[in-house]
Amino acid sequence: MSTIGRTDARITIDDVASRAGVSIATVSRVVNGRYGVSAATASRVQRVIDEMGYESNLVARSMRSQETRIIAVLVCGIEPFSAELLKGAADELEHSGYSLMIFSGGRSGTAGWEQRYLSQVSGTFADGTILVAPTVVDVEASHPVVAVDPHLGVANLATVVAENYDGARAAVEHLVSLGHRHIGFVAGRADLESARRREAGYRDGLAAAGLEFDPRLIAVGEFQEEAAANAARTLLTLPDRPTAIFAANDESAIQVVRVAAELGLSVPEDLSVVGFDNIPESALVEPPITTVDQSIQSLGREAVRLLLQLLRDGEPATPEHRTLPTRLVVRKSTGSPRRL
Amino acid sequence: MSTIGRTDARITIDDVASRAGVSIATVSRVVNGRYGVSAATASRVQRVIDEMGYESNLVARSMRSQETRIIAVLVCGIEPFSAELLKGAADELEHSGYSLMIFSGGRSGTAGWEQRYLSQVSGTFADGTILVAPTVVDVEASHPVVAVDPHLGVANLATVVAENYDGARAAVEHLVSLGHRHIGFVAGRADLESARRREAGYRDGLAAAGLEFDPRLIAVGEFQEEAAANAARTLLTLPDRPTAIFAANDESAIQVVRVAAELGLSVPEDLSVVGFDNIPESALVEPPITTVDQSIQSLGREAVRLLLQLLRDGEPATPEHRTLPTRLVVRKSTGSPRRL
DNA sequence: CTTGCCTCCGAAAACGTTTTCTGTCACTGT
DNA sequence: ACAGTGACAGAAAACGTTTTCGGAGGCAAG
Repeated sequence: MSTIGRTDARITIDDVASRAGVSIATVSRVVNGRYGVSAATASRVQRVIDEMGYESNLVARSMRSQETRIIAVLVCGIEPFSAELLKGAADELEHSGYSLMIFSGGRSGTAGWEQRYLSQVSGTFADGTILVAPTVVDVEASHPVVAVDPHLGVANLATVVAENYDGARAAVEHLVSLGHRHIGFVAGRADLESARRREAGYRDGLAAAGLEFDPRLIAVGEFQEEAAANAARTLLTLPDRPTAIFAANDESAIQVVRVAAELGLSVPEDLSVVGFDNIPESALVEPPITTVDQSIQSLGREAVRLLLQLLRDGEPATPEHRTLPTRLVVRKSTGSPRRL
Repeated sequence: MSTIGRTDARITIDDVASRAGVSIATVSRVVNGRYGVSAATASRVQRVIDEMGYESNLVARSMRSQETRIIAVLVCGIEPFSAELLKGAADELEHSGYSLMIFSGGRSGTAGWEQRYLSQVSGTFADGTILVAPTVVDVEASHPVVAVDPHLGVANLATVVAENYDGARAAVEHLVSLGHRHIGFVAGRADLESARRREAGYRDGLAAAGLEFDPRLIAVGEFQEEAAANAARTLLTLPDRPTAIFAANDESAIQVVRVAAELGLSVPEDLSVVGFDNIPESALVEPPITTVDQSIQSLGREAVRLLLQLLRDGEPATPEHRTLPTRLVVRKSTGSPRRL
């Protein structure tokens, strides 16, 4: 038989103190393992604590100590990217004594929700914040903040980013080495630095291969399903359609493959597709997608590591920017173009 | 140029009060829109608040009001199932004034981590808790708790579950109607009610079709990748291997397909596979998997709805159990057996 | 026996709110 | 002119901790 249930009145330090015949100061010292309590008293108090099942009130403790041991993560919504990131963050936080609090802005949220959350939460309910793919550039907080995949122009904030430029170049070089000369690009959210860097990598990759940049071969997918599908349709219905498409993230790449199928094109025979991110889904779809791995979980872990460091050592005058390597993962969605 | 930065000293209600030349009581009334403040004073105080960028300290507020407006979600790890559930929960919570706090037990956690978290957090840092697929049966908390996909034998706790039995029967009936007579089962975690119900549905589905239950056709996959793969291997290397396998969740079904491919069996020609859950991945893999949809997001939403109701109206004497319907989703992983 | 130190422990302040209680003042009705 | 009323605002208590400060007592050294 299950004994699941509810114990109603919460026991406070006063209850323990009076039952043990000591002052609350002593109880507090026992709870926190402070010195200044004799062994005899300590064990007696401890026994009472165990008997009564006392747990100290974290809110009261936070109020006094001015820290909550909570890390807030602000994400726009729980999609594959942020889910992976959360996983990494949660893993890294496992035995740190900190807990994770997730604020999901929701797509309905007007731009700037981050700032509203932050000014409420910072210095109040969380000791630090991890900001994922923010939609604003002006952020003010009264506690340490780390931005993952930051907004363009963010300068005065610690950041964790992947080597977006190198990754994009590797993707293009891969396509070029397969013989592609006509390579399209589904761009990402124009306001994110990562998207810009990937586009720069695409352009420079073309240039390095001696290929001319054709503005008609670039379409904006916004990192979103619908917009990406439209972008794919635009590119694939061009009179001289590209033989390969590099999509700025995997979700877009998946849409490209889907639209290609709709149009009767098979991948990789008629069209090669490369994505970016290496979200788990990219390996599961058919065909598995060649992509640039940025180890999203590592981003999450690194963000946590950096934030904990800031909490421990204080914030330096100039914020730290960390960059994580990327790596091309070749799967089945790329091959040589049919007609050279 | 970005103006991201840090404002250091946090402004308290005292700062506002002294600057506005009123008492802190008046400031508090203005902040919370209480009556008893003249329009003139109110607007003057409000101006000072805006000027100074004052935000009330949530910890202090919680301490006084005895509520934090935080909902804790205890998950074992962030895998596809819990990610979907979180998504639903976050959506439902969007405009409720509550925030989501996620505690990830981590696989390393010893059994019973839920209880440790709960006794710490309940009545202290969260107003209510959603417990996802708990590993223990004895839970005690000083605030409302809703269990999703509860442990076997949980009686005295509000729960939200899917129609696991009906779903499993539908899956088996689907296979039977395709002509399968030799149907294997990859079972789930033995300690979860959902897993038991699915197994019961499997057995009764067989019986209803007049098929004999063969204990060799059942192998335990534990809802985990590795164990599921082993279970699949066991079943598929039987002398008279089953022509169809029903897996107790999609992650297991994906492993079954993978192992089948390893063994040179093609799905659905040589083997039909049905999963359970309808996680996003199940539609992406090749072939897309026929599965029983339990709308995990709905489970999350329903859990939040139930919890908010408990918070609002108080807890009834006998806890409420809610059941959500399931629905068979036929995709490409099932077909008629090759040889009848 | 006094002085001084050390150990153990309790009183009380502090953290930043919300809310109750009380008081002041102006205004109304007689 | 005076009691009664209502609107407004401040003082203070309360929420449950942690920590500083100081006091009491024991013991060693002078």
